[in-house]
Amino acid sequence: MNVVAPLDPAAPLKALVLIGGGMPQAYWYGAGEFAAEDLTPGTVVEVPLVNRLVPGVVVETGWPELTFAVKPLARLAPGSEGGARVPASWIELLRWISRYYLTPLPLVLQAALPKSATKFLFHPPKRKVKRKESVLTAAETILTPTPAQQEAIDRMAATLSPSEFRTFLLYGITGSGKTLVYLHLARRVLDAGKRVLVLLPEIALTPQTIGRFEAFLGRKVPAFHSGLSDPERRDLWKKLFAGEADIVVGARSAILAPMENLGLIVVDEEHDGSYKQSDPAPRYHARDLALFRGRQAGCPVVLGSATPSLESYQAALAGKYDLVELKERATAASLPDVRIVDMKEQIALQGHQLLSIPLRDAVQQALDRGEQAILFLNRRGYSPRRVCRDCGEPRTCPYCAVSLVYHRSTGELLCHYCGFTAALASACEKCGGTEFTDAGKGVEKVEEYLGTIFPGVPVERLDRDSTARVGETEAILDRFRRGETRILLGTQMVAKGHDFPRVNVVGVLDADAGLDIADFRAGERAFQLITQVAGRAGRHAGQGLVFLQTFRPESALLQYSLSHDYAGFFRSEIENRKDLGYPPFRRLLLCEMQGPKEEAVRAAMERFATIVKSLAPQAHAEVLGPAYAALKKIRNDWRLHILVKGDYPNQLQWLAEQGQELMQAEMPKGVKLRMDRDPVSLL
DNA sequence: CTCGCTGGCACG
DNA sequence: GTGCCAGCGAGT
Repeated sequence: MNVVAPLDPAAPLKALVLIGGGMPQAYWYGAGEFAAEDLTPGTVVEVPLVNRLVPGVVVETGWPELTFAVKPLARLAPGSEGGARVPASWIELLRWISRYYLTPLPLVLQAALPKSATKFLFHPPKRKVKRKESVLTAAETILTPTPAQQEAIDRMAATLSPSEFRTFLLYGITGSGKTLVYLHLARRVLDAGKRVLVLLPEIALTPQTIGRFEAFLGRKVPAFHSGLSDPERRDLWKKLFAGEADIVVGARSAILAPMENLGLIVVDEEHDGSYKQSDPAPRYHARDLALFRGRQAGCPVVLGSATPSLESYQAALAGKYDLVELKERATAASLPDVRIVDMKEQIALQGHQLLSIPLRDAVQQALDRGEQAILFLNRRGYSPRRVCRDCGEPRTCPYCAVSLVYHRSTGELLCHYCGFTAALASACEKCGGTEFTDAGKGVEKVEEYLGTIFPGVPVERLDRDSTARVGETEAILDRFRRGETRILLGTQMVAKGHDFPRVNVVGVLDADAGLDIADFRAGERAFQLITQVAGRAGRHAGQGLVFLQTFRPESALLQYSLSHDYAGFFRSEIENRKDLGYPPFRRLLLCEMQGPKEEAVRAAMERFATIVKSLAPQAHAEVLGPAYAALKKIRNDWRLHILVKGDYPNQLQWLAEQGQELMQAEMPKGVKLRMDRDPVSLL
């Protein structure tokens, strides 16, 4: 901002105004006849832009001495004279996101607001005082907490009135009933006249959780996610700006909802990487924003997980968060018996590595007992690679540096990054060969195999491909819940949060998946995923039994999974992070150059790296790279990275802003700079 | 040489 | 977003 030191102590009042549409930044206007108290962050105004009047929202006022002339703003927006305004705390949130995540404010606004809500922002409805309670089937569900749940509720409820900012890490094993704890806390907050925000990692889980909230509270609870229809969304935003919604349940972007008077924020499955938006900007982390909002509103924030992120657990051990534990399953069921299957032996026995004999037998026994089974393989398609028999070259995407995946359901080779498809019969690009071998296994191949060993048994596949149609995810889950499907086979979609009473046997078909990924979080993610899937087993009647198929039976990570030893896993992984200077010990800033011309991208990245390295000592930061990204070309864009590690958020921010500014003049055409603070993945 | 289209940039 | 100017190709 071109703000210089005020020369004139009596400089006229000015207002920084955020304008709708595609403006790249906020603009300063003179206050005209308005006094400072009539013009505060959140006031809705109309301002002259070139030759017309456009609506805008004041985000800051002050008496800055500027290097350019300002026009006076025209007037309060028509209709807002009655005092209708945008919540100032919401403006503060958006501005913090803009600064922290290095994103122009209008882009943050765009992320926070669906297009159809713009008119409520600039023409907010007059605030109504009345609040009507639409009473649902007042099903006063009997949801009595267990003693352990009650203790957790009581501990956290102590900060509800008077409301106090405090972060709780609710560390509860799978099946310990964390949702019930949320329900009871939420009801107390609502009864006290305050508002509640609940975040869930997946849209797929919202209907189920919302159902539980509605049944418990006996009224409708609005969902907040990208799957809403236009009228639903318009209605919700209208309510939000009018301050009429007192509870919202939703996925990542729900943390951007304009809600005042918050009394509780819940982030369920707080470890889940989908809380981090990676593209487009702003690349925010909803869990971290939840803490900002909790501090801002002075209310407790509850982070729940059976496998907390290393960041959160470390903060709890350090006393920054209050650790609340649920160590028992709510149903008196015990944790599943986890067994490791050495696939080297299985290959010798069976000649393939799809389903091991112990797992196959356990599934058969489960079916004989009238139960169901879940099989987990985090790989879409039939085979992840198709290799030329003449030259051994895998078929690759012409636009991305990755193998094409053979999808038998469509009969095509598909790129999972750009959507490119090639005909199955097309020849090898390298040698023209037409004979191929399918290498590796995907869920489609396992599905086919299940058909041969369990003939006549209804199997369904749950992955991105089988759920392309809207509502299909719910339909597949419903059929499984009703028992129409006996075996559910899927990617990580089967791992999350579901509660199926008749599942005791769970198979992790490739427990090694993800371990070799060149990412400091790979181990953490693998452990979390295995624990979450394993947690689907034996939640009600019967003993759960989980098989981990692996080629590295001695792996420490699997040993921790075997003994349900989160603490042990944490201790070993945290040492690693400390030695290598990764979070939670140091903060990360990932900078990426991308563009279609490899040489231009390399040159730009090298120049940028030089700039950043020259700034690094002043910011007490360390720069790694430049290097090609693990996925060095995606959608025809070459990608190079540097990774900046620092100890102080403000200094990292300074470095990022300075680096960006110094680089601006030297950016070659067709090359883009992308910066990601606190990246969740370095790929 | 002029008209008119288009792409890039600025708008306070 | 819209308006404005520069740059360029086609037409007279």
